[in-house]
Amino acid sequence: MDKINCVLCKEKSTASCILSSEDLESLSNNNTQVQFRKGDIIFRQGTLSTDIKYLKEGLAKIHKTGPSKEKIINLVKGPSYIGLSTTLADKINRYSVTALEKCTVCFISNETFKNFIIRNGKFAWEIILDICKKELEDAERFVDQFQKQVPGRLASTLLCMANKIFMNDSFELPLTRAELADLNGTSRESVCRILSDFDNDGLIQLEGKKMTILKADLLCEISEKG
DNA sequence: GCATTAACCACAG
DNA sequence: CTGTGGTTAATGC
Repeated sequence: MDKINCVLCKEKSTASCILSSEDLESLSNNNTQVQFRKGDIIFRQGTLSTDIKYLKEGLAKIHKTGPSKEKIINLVKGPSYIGLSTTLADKINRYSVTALEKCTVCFISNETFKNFIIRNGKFAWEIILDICKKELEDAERFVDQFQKQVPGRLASTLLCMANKIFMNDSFELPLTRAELADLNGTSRESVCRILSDFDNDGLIQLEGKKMTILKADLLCEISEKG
């Protein structure tokens, strides 16, 4: 729990970049930075939601316990706010967020954040944009989940990991097969089978969790055709 | 009918 | 935690 200086922060959100130096000073005074290890829960479904959370660095999963099992809603890579919706719209967290690797999270006092929104239209605008982008992405994934077949969904997540999360065609899978299943709305067994199909067909190279995408174009085709 | 897709179960590393 | 095989149910020629 270091005392932090938001003025010097290099991972500021687009919204925070708009803040005046006095506001950034006030942000520094109402902000606690916490480190999480891989596997640590950053906040948990069903518990009291307190502060605004900003994932400064690291990768985390947003997940929710449904009627029968766990569902991974999405992965978030810092820098990004996490859980704005559940923090602002309810007092009780509707979902959980768990660190998939070492994560640095800023806990910002709700009151401070609210003041920025109310007093600073440009700040508020950036936050709204952020929420809108997320909602759009959610809509896409929602439709895909219902209209694409499992190989298509899996191909999409692999491409997303390569292009948006790791910026590399070669990476370490941040999820177990069971988690990949929970993310894609399928079963662990189907994930195993489809991954080994992709591997056998030379689309990817997979050894344990070491993933290399060999034919991104074909994977892309699969993800689009569904 | 016959093929495909994918879930569920079981069992073995 | 993973990989496979068998089984079963739904859906589409």
